[in-house]
Amino acid sequence: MVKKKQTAKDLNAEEMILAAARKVFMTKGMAGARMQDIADEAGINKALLHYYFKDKEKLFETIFLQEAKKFFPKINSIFNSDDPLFEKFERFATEYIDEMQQNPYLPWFVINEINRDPDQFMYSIWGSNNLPNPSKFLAQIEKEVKKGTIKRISPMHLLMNLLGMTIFPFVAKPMIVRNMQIDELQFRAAMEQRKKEIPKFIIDAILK
Amino acid sequence: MVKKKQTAKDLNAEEMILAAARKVFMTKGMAGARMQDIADEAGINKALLHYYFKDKEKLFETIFLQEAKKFFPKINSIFNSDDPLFEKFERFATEYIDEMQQNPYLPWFVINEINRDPDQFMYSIWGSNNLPNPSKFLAQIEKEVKKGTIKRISPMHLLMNLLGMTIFPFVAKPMIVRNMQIDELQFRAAMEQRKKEIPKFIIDAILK
DNA sequence: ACTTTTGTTAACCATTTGGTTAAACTATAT
DNA sequence: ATATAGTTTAACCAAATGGTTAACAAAAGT
Repeated sequence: MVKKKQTAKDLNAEEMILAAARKVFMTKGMAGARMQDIADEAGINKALLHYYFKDKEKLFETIFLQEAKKFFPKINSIFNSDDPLFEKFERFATEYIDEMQQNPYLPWFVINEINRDPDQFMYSIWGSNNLPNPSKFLAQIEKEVKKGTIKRISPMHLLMNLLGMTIFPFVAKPMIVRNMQIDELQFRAAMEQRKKEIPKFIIDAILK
Repeated sequence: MVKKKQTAKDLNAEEMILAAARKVFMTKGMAGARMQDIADEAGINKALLHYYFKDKEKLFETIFLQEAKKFFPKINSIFNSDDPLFEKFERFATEYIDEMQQNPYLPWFVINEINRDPDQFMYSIWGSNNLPNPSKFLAQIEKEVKKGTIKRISPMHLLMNLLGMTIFPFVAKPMIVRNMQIDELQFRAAMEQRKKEIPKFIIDAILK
């Protein structure tokens, strides 16, 4: 009795709402998003939003969780793998740039809303367990330093460098695009290049 | 008759409004800021906001312009100077980190609002002249590459690396602080270290 | 067939929010 | 002292916005 039957033309309304909410929240943020905008975008009545999702807060949380799960767990799977250090640089750059190419607002959105209420989102949404955890990665750097294969560098700074070089261009995309006078296509191409540029740059910087 | 006389306790009301507006806008953004919050923060009546500044949009624009002018023109003065390339890396890191230490929300705020309406803010507020212009810096990199003093690297990627490593930790500060389990003081200390770490990292990466 | 459950809407409601008004207060000039 | 111009406030207003209601439509269960 919970089975769903849809008319041919319109797909599942709940999914259409989610897609619309995602689009609106991701571009305008929680505070800037209007429930009416989401309803319009989904092509349905505003009341239906509240039928499927209690209120704006709940709808937002659903979207945020959905998106944050794309953004963070990937860090763990890369950083905690058994891959050699240098491969991790490349995997991180490649996989994150791929994700952000499909979803350019993602880092802005996630950072933005964490900024709004750091404790709520970092802790209360995920359990404290599946938070991004770079400790194995940091230890691995330490080990390589001690082995003498790479120069002495603080693991934390190296991590910040990797994150910054990979993620920043997407966060600042509107600024960069205007300033460097490049178009959408050139931006995409530049980001593709960075999949190789970033690991190369890092390795050049730290290899003895 | 336009002279101002203030009672001892309260300073110029206009300035108090600006300070309050700055604080509220910088932490909540345009959409999240409430005029009442600003009035409360300034300790004055809401109507006074409209007495000094026509409306929310105008007040916001005043603040944004004020802040953006701290953020951008510095780029030009560094990038267009006659300093040698390696010094520019250090000057950029040092001066920007100093600015952001005093004003940690600045990059988030600026990027955020440019994101909201790229054309309005990047073009219509400044004339097209005093926009950040890294062309001399990019040419300088090109020249060093051709001289053979540094490795072959795309100037654009190098610039993005510098910007990302310098600015990103501040944009993502709430995330970083929670994730690396560091407190405010340790964050500050880490950023101080980065003034040297970043130029060192870059030079290690590109010096032949 | 008809009852019940689920999905959807138009109209409405309450609160929030940006903005206005008119009156009061303060300092200065005459 | 009194008029004047500039400053500040309490009270108010209209629009925007999140959310509710009641009626209706479509499916599913019997």
